[in-house]
Amino acid sequence: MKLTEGVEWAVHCCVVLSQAEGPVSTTRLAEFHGVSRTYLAKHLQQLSRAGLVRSTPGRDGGYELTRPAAEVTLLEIVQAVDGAESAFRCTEIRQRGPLAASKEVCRKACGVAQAMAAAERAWRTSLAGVTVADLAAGVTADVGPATFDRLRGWLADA
Amino acid sequence: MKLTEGVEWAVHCCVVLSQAEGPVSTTRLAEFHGVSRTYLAKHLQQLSRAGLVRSTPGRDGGYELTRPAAEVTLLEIVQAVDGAESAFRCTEIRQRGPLAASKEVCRKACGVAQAMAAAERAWRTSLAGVTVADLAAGVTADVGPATFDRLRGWLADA
DNA sequence: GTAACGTGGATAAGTTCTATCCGCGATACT
DNA sequence: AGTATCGCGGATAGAACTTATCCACGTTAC
Ligand code: SF4
Ligand code: SF4
Repeated sequence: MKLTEGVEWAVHCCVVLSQAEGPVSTTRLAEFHGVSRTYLAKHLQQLSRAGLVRSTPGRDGGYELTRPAAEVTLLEIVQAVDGAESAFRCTEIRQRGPLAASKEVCRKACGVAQAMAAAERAWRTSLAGVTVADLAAGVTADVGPATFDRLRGWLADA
Repeated sequence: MKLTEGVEWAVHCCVVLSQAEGPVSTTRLAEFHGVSRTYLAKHLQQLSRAGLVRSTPGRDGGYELTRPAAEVTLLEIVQAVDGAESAFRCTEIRQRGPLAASKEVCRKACGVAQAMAAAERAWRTSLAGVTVADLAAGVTADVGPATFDRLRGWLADA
């Protein structure tokens, strides 16, 4: 069970975007986080395709959130970057071997698949309960409101 | 987010072991499920190391559950095979870039890590609520009690 | 016209997953 | 004793995925 590293990058980007006043470019976001510019671009494009951010092409372009930060959930970010497929994928091994179950019986999901799906639902529900606004508030609580002021100042610099 | 295929194999093996009367060998388990014998052995060894199954070496040896099926949870099997590491691993990117946070501040987990950890706890709690006995009962309910009778018969065959 | 920007495709390197093989010690039957 | 069957661990390929880079293209502001 592993999430890709891009998830972390994307979450940080969304928090930064929630504090920015205008569009922020890939270059700037990568510079700010100290990560690969070209690779981060791929993940931002995934956020864009998922409709979480809006992109402005051309000079002075960049990304901005399409919705208020309080309406963007952690779950959406995770699924945009890491995909929405379930962690457990049935390979139907019950249809193999000498005592294989018939295809008729395998019409519906077995108990194992159901239990796994229920666990993943619990995971998603938990992630869906956290918004970018919550995360930003957490940062303010942890390191004080001056942090985002410095961030906005840095973003305003040419 | 993906679980390894070995998880599914291991779960099936545990259910089979819960219905068997004596030790069942790797060869027999692999034969029954129609999967690679040598690779399945690796996963059974993981279950053994985790203490979920006991192994008897030598001829007529094999594996059997160390505990009643009602006391073996799905979570234990998943963690034995797939590891207990959390899906989200912090790479501390907040300590990078021009406005890097100080190490002092990063002593404790940030809001993102906490939210991810909470979601994974929910996932684990859900998995911990399902036992091998539950899964076996599910099979009986789905395909009838005759299935396990045939299984025991097949296992008894030389 | 030029420089900065997002987009998508192609590509390479690194890592993990899947699978196989071998030698070792243990056990049971002959 | 000898042999066949078994679990255990290490070494080792091959496949699949993740991470990262690069380039050609259309768009926008100065
Ligand atoms: S019985 Fe369940 S775990 Fe096994 S192959 Fe079918 S869906 Fe997957
Ligand atoms: S701020 Fe949170 S998500 Fe970012 S590096 Fe630190 S722990 Fe990870």
